Amino acid sequence: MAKAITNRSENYSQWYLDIVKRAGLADHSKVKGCMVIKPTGFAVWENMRDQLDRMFKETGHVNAYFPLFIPKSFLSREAEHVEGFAKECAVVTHHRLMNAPDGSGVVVDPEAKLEEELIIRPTSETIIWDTYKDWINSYRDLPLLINQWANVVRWEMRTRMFLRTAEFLWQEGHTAHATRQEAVEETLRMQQVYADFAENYMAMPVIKGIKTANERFAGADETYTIEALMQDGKALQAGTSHFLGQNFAKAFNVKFLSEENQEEYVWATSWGVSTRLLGGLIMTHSDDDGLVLPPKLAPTQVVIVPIPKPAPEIAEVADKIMAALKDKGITVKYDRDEKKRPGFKFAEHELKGIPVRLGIGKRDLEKKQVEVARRDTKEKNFVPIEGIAAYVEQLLEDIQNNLFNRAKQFREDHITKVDTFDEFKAVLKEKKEEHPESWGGGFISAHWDGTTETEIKIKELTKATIRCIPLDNEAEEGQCVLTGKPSTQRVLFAKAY
RNA sequence: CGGGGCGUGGCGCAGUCCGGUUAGCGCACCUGCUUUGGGAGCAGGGGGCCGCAGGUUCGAAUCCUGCCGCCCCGACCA
Repeated sequence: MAKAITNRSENYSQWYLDIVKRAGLADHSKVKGCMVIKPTGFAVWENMRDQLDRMFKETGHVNAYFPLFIPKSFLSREAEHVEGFAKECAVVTHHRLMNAPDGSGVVVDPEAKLEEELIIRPTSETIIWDTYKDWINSYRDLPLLINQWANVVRWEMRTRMFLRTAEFLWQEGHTAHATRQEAVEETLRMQQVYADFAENYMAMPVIKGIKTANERFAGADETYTIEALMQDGKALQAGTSHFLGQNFAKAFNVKFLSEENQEEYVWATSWGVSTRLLGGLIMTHSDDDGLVLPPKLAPTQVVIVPIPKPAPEIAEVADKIMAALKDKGITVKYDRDEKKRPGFKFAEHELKGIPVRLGIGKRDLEKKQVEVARRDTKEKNFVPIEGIAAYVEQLLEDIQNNLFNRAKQFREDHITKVDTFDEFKAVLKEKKEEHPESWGGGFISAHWDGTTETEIKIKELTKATIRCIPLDNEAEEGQCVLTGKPSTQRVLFAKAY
């Protein structure tokens, strides 16, 4: 059978699409810019969601649900916010269809025009703050720590599976606090939660940083971000946490009485990650043979392949191994397909990213062993059946760590310090054998004079943007790569998704 | 919104330039036999309003007009 997947070096974006399709994660839908998330893809998302949900609850948050529809007038309450989203909003104008007079099907009933048009939420700050106004009266109502799991719609001109679709799934946390400091702490706390999740579960190393004014969320005073580097040298904004100041409190008149009996505006945060993370997961670990999933998020962690095909004596051993694995909380499947040959199954399970494969044949039964293959390195070993569960448990941990370390090494290797604009451009022009067409250049660490004007100029000249000002940045005197003006620290530039 | 590409069994495509029997190929699917430690072989079989609507013609997947949809690249954005 032909190779299922385009090589990364041939066409990176086709490689990505091939993986999404062939690993059964998602399909293009008939609706432009939208996708169908298939059971396998959704199972990964569910694992991510469940883990994040647990982490949110551990940090004191509760879930709620707010409406999909937002009255148009709400959106215009916060000036910066409208500015940011107006261009990509879907609008509901009517509430009824009717049969077309000429019998050609259904048409919008012109009689059913809405008095006030409704916006399909691109994000929920406005409807939530309009609600919080009624919920918050006293300092005793604070902090209010709410998250919602929802779908949102942003009418994008150009879409890519998971990375940017017109409709996507996400969570959005919206919190209200009595003091500025508390809100800032919350913003940073959630950025840290995202970073922990990305690194410990997705095995995707991230850089924690602050966005520049130009890249900031519309309506925020400060946007904190986690930035990851994909295999093609382009950066991915993987999660954001916003300190909203009192902007929405003022726009929606949300005040509380303090302990001192003073009326004050509340301080706000919002933070979110989306199904975009799945795109990041794919592009961080996968290879030319298909998807590679970190064990902690893989819906199926271990697959057992009987060789050459299912047989009672193999099933008997497989049953025992499965029971032992399940005891350790490891998810395992036995491939009982009679029709497919082992070679086909090997390729198929690799394509789908299952972290560990156990092969069991008659020769193995005689030797009381199984063949253990790990997806991340493709290494194979024969391991005694006695104690196999403990071995696999350790192996899954090793794979998880290896994926993280490998990705982290890659990122470290692709952060380039430059001090002149020529060097800056040279890094972006570099070609790489593995990515002859599409190498993004990785992160570039450079001095910047702190102005939006310069930032935009650099973007025009190179297509690279400031991804963030790293939180752990060291102060360093220098000169802006473009203007030569004085600068106190380096920032990270990159071409981004 | 610009530039490019594509719509033909479930999937991937050929055929379209130059109209002409019954629309073909690979994969997948069904049946049987032989196979089986890295994507099996042979034989037989089922499955199509050729994106939609008009037009030209004795005859249209093929030519003409209009429309629709999707993908890729760019501007915008998470």
